[in-house]
Amino acid sequence: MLMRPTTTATRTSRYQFPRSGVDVNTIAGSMELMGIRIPYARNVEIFGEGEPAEYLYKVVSGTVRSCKLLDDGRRQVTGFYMVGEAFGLEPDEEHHFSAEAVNDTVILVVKRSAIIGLAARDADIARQLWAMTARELQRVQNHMLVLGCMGAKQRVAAFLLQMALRGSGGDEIELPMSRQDIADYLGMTVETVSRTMTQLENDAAIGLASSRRIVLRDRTALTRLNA
Amino acid sequence: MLMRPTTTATRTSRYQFPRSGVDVNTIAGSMELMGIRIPYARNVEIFGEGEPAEYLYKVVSGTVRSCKLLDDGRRQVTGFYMVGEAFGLEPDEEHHFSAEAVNDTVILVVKRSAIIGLAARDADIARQLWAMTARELQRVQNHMLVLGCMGAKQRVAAFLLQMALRGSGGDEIELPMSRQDIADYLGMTVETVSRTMTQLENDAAIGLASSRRIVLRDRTALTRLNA
DNA sequence: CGAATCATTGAGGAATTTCAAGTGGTGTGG
DNA sequence: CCACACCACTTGAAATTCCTCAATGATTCG
Repeated sequence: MLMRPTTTATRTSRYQFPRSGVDVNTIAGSMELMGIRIPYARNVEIFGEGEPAEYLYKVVSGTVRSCKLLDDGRRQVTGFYMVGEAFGLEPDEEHHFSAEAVNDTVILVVKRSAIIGLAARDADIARQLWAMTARELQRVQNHMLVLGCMGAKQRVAAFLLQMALRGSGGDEIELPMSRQDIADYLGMTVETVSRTMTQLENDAAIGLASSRRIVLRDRTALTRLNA
Repeated sequence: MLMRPTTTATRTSRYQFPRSGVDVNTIAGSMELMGIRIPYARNVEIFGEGEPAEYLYKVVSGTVRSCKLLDDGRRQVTGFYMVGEAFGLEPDEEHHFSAEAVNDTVILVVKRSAIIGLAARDADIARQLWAMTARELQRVQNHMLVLGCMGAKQRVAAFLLQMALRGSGGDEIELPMSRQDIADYLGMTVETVSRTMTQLENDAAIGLASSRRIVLRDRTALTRLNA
């Protein structure tokens, strides 16, 4: 499973937007009170690997990918973050992966120190931070199973099922990311992703309305692949 | 990168051993005070996926592997835990992977509720728990890079370098795990692991004193592979 | 010492990558 | 509004890597 390097993301400065507050019981809620909204254009880097981790981020609209890069340019997308999901939280002072806007995106940004400060006084907040990281760990561990054990068809099927869950939940999926993003997430090449998609379509497991609009026609078949 | 199923672990009952206390400032330290030592024989399951997570574990001697299983028997080893390392801590009440003794092992076991109780009162303990999980997350994210981007030679090289770091630090490595364990960790077959090892030996990058005793002869070459 | 497990090696085949070309859509400037 | 340029996606054919199956060696353990 080797593949060609992927070109990297642009880097720009940050805007500042008005806030709008709600809900205070959870971190996710209290974030609204403390954070500011910042728009990022497609493919712009939100933070880079090795940079100081000063903020916690939450997707307001759009989609974000987190990546790790190999020196020769090969890329592993470690995850996608969709509306409502948080990312970039670190207990130590440094980011261990980079984050980029998959498409035009608005991110809610909160000072890390504020969160940490809360956690120092409120054991429940502390626990939520921990739980957040733990959920992320689970997600990534599950993905190891995909990367370590599955063939191309299984990988794509698993990916589509996962995306369906995170989207409306129905059988129509609108993919925000490119084939290259998917490929780098699944540890394969664009070409193989593409071929596998058409193959699934021929199997009548999915329908391809357009390259980014996918319909799950036979969930059972898709699920069975993962067996 | 598909492969044959791997046979699973035995399951036995648990012993109880006398304790010996030390050091109270860190969790790792205070664990000694609260925990009991339990020996596990080679290939015995310490806990299973889906079981209630009642304890936190720390390796006193021996080595542990954590795994996830696919229904058809394929296995992904998600990590190895060596002397001094902790595992099995979960913020929620359930284990999301299983753990097995790679060889005869002694594990220090501490009640989860005790730890959580401490954390509720001491923000610093809470933070250590979080940091523990976060370090694990980092480790796993790095491994995604291996599984997603690297070829066989790179994977094995990366693995050996990592093992050298965790061992004495010198150039001699004593591998506690089988080729099958390594294969399932690296997402390849035993045969390919074996072949790759001999290939690295022919490249004069490593020496194979025995199948489990490996000498790093050319660290530069091994590192360069990862470039 | 023999049985069993673990590790290595070989040969052939399957899956995926690579390289190359072609298609389709989208935005921009004329 | 069209033409062109650009980018994302698809498809084909050849090459490669890794897996599978099978046999042989080595090591461990009773």
